[in-house]
Amino acid sequence: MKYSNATNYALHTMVYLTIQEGEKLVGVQELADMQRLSPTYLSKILTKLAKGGLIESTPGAKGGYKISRTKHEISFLDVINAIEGDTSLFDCTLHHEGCLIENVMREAEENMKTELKSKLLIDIAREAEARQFKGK
Amino acid sequence: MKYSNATNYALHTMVYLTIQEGEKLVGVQELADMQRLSPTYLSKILTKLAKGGLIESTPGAKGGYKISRTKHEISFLDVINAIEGDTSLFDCTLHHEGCLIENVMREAEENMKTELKSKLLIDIAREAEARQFKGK
DNA sequence: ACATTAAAGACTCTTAATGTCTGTAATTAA
DNA sequence: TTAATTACAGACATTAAGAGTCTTTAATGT
Repeated sequence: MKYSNATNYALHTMVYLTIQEGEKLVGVQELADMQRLSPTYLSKILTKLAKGGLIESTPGAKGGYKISRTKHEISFLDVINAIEGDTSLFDCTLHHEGCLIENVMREAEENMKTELKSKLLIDIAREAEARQFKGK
Repeated sequence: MKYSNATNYALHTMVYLTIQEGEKLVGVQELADMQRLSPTYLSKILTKLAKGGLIESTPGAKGGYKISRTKHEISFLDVINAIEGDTSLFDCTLHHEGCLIENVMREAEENMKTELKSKLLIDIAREAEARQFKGK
């Protein structure tokens, strides 16, 4: 049970795009180079983010991607859901109603998700920028 | 990203064993029937629980399994760790030091684990027993 | 010795993830 | 209009892990 590499790449991409100035479009090549990935593979992941409404894409010459400005305050959970879907980590194999074990497992999962929902990309982007200035 | 079926079976087995009286040994056949599994497959899972110190096994005629009495207050997290291991759900694919994304993901994961550690099998066993009496 | 139990190991099958490659669609510039 | 550059979609191959079956070995009581 691990987060997929695709989720990993998506999160790094989203933070990078959040840091970009205003309406600047970033092409898949730049995003792929940043993480040493192939552009075609990353492109698949980016398409999911676009379908999830987290980024906006512009095809054609001078095209690229930018963070969605209609979607305010993107959280970590938003990104994870766009890539991995929103299914529960645990479903009782016995399928009995009101399984007490399932209740516990779901409650714990909710705790994690609540934390993920409270953490915004913009917060991380600001912190990353602050770190950059510190290093100089 | 989902908990394995094996974790599911293990949790149900552990609750069932917790409910049992005192030193009673329960054979793999009974445990497998309870969940409509093959005994040989469940046996593999039970071996992991035994290796993790959560249950004690007695081989041979009249053998079987029982909850470990040297391990006090078994939690949900104990069972999960015995079956799935104790590795993190998220490791940064870029391997850079102090990855801010990784920090967030790990923190959220810790929230879930803290909840799982606070929930004891004995608590669920008591509740399951209380439900049984209510139904009669 | 025999029967009953747990444990170990070999094996098969399925599925999802990972990633590559190719072709199509959309846009800009010449 | 054509060519170049971009995003998008689909087909494909590989691999690893999980799920589960089957057989054999080891341990115990009668």
